[in-house]
Amino acid sequence: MDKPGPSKPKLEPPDCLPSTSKITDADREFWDNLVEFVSDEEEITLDRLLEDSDFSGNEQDVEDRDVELQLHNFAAPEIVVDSIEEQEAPPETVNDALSRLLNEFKRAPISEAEGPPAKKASIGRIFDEGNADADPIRVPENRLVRAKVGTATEKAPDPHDIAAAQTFGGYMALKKAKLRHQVNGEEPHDGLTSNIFSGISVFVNGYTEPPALIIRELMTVHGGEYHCYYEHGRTTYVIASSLASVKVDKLRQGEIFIKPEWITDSIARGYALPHIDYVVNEKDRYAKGTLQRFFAQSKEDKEKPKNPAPNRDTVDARDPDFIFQYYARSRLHLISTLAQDMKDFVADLKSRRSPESETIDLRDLGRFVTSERRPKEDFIFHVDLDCFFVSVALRSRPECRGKPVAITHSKGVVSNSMSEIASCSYEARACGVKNGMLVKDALEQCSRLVFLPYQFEDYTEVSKIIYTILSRYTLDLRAVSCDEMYLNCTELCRKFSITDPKKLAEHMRTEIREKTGCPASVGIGPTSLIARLATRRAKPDGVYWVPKLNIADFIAKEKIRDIPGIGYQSLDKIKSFFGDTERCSELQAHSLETLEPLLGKKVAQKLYNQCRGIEEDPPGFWEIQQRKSVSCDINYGIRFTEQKEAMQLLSGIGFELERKLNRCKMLAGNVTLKLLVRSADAPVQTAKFMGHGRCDAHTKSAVLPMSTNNAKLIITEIVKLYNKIAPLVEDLRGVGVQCSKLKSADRQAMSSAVAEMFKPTSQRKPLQLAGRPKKDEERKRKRHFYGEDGDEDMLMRMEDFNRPHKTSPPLKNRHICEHEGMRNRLEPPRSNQPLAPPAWMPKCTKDIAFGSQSSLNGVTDDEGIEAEFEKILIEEPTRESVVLVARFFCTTARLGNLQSLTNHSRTLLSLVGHRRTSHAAWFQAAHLILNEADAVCAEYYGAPMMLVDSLEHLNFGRYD
DNA sequence: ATCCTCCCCTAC
DNA sequence: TAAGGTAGGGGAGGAT
Ligand SMILES: Nc1ccn([C@H]2C[C@H](O)[C@@H](COP(=O)(O)OP(=O)(O)OP(=O)(O)O)O2)c(=O)n1
Ligand SMILES: [Mg+2]
Repeated sequence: MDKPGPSKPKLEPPDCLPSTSKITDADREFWDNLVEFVSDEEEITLDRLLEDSDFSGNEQDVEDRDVELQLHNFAAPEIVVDSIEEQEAPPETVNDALSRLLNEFKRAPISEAEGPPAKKASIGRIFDEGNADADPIRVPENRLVRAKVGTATEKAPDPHDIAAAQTFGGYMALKKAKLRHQVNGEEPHDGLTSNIFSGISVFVNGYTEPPALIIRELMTVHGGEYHCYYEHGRTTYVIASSLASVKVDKLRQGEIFIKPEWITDSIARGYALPHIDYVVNEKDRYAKGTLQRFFAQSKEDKEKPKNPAPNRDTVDARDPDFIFQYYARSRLHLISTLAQDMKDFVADLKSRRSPESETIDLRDLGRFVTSERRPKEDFIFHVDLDCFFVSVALRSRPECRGKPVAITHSKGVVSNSMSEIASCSYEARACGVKNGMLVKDALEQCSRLVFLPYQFEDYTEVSKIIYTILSRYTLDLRAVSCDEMYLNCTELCRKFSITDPKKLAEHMRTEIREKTGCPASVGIGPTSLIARLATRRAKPDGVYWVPKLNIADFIAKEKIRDIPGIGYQSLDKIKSFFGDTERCSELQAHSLETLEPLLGKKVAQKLYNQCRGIEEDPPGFWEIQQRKSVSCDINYGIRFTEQKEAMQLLSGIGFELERKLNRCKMLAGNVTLKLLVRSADAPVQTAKFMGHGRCDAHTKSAVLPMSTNNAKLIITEIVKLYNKIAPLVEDLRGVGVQCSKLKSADRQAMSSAVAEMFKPTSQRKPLQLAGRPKKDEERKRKRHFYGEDGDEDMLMRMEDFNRPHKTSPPLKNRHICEHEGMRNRLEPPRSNQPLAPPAWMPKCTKDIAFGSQSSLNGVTDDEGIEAEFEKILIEEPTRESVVLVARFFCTTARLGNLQSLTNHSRTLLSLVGHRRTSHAAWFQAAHLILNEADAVCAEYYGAPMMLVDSLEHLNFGRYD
């Protein structure tokens, strides 16, 4: 077991946690509808809103319906199912326009370097700490007792709400009813042992253990239903022990096959478990656990027939499954993804909705004020859901309210679990339990701790709802995370003459509570710093306002550790230098000069201001922020024995990055690879199952040959970096890749940046590959997971991911790119083409095998290559020499040396342009070759580079 | 000076 | 068993 390095705890006792999820089409639809429904509430501004948002109430087309069905199955059993059903009744106008726009907003100028300088000789070290132990700060303490502006008290008996309730679309009304129902809980009916399967129905497929008879009994007795036949859209799950008679990929969309253990385990646990870990799939033939399955499988990977074809050095077994399986269970991935999605959502609204069109009517909150004598004071709101994950869980488990509860993967059976707690209730916090703690540590603090499972889909839904709700108050909104945001309500309050911002906060809280069933707390202050600190006092379920005048008193009592930006390490430095220091007041005694060497210039200056409460929000705080990087990290479950497996992972990461880059319409100019490698003295067996343990971090970065969003290009680059670091595969514990120096990919039709270097000289659309075939069942299913709204190309790619990967040779059949319009005066008129192909014509483009490096007759330097060209071109072309030159260009293209490719193309065309420098037949051969190379570009980078065309203006041509 | 690479830290 | 992601701010020290 690797114990926390006895050395200084380098690692912050993790605070962090993620989960999964992406916004799928289905989700977007849902969201769109939601926005619409919410808008319905305010009739006054509905029209405006519709206009602003381009809500046109389109007809839902067939595909939309499909998508909706998916949501049906994807989303949380109870709530969403109901809401969707309800949704189908009303006019349910779905607008793909918004959907599409939702994606578009994400592009914008970018970039500019960001990394700071200098390399260190040493490598970073990742310590494998216990977990939360070290962080004593975030203790919830008795904040419970803190003053709060009572929630229930000044409710909002406004006629406003009542009216709203009346006019509200069926969706929300239904949801509310449902929530109430859940919150109140249901008593089991007569004859029922429990109702844990309420609303769930199963159909048993084939022989199972326990047998169908028993399953029927179990389901019935526990409040569920047993279906003798599978009813599409009605039966929740199909229970099956094996796949003997089931072809997994033949499953109709929405059918979920799970193992019978799900029933027995759920009964044992006392509630319906998430089905994810019980899904029956292909791999169940091999092993048991999911991760083990992956590894077992990769070891004996025979199912991916290596197609040793042409491009040998591309990894062909890119099993996306590992990454997806992992993401599907990673809370940290989920919250990261959600945070990004929320930012995107807000950015989209800001970019399309005019600022002066507020969408909510708060006149009832305001006052008739005779004179505006109140000093101008800003009202920054910080809204944060109380123990988010727990609150979601408690909606359907009212019996757990008031108990110490924690959300974790651990089923709580063992007392030494290394599983992390994502979120814990305030009762648990009272015992010293903290978010991010290990279960085993938490149990030491609180032995009666109750463990509940994750509900990823519900977090996603609640998150969207709160953003939808609050964005109607104001668009001066800054998304922080899935459950947290800042709102600048200064204008809003002025507009409605609201003098007591707490009233507004209560209004928000009430709306959130009603529509999500989750309590939110609000901190208010003149700056985001104060608002945020105020939230801690507001929690749980309260409001706390720090007027400008009270800042000094307020901040003095705040803990240093609670200052945003000051974490475990910084506090440690402060404490070790000043002695025990806890409150801001103590810190105020120290000069900026003392702080600086300790924390660095920026942090010191900031903290200096913060601990005095005088730190202002940075300019641009309320503006749309440009993304600066896109990354993908996997530091869990990595245990390889062969290099090939590492390559597979790099490949999977490459494709994931491509997906993400496409999603935000960005191109990367730089990639950074970070490997976690077991520290020399760390045990091979980690404390946490499949965890990374104590590691050294190795980082290397590279400038891409050109900005790209292309997986293959990224992969070739990170493979190179990997080989530079060259870790022992057995010791590899984590892999992360970050793309930086981002640029907008806004070259409309262009799915890749290939064309960025060239202003296309013709208006012909260069991209042939982007728009491809149509979707089939399988693809729709995928869409669910990859959530690439309408990005067909992406979906295709992800499918490729699954296949054995045909190593589709770029050159295959491509034979002289017949792009119409590719001809120009450079190309000999067709009529002049010899009837029979010239002798030098390679029989088949396959003959042009790829080389592993771009060399010509062994020469690799530019001058040398030019010299080779001259020698070769002066002779009459032969099949051999043509293949030789073609191989050089195609390899260069494939390796991504695109700049070099362009230069050499130029040289080639220049040489074949004159009798003096080349044999006449090379003119045609050269164009053939460049078209071939262009095909490679198209294949690899999504668009041809127009190697011939782009040089057109140079006026090359054979005039002799 | 300013940029770049390889870090470290923080936050959810 | 367990699912330790991801983005941004910032700094040291070498390269330019
Ligand atoms: N180490 C962490 C911290 C947070 N989260 C997830 C679960 C939390 O519910 C959610 C929101 O984080 P918060 O910091 O807002 O914490 P909570 O909402 O749980 O509690 P509160 O905001 O009331 O302090 O993020 C996580 O998975 N792991
Ligand atoms: Mg919270």
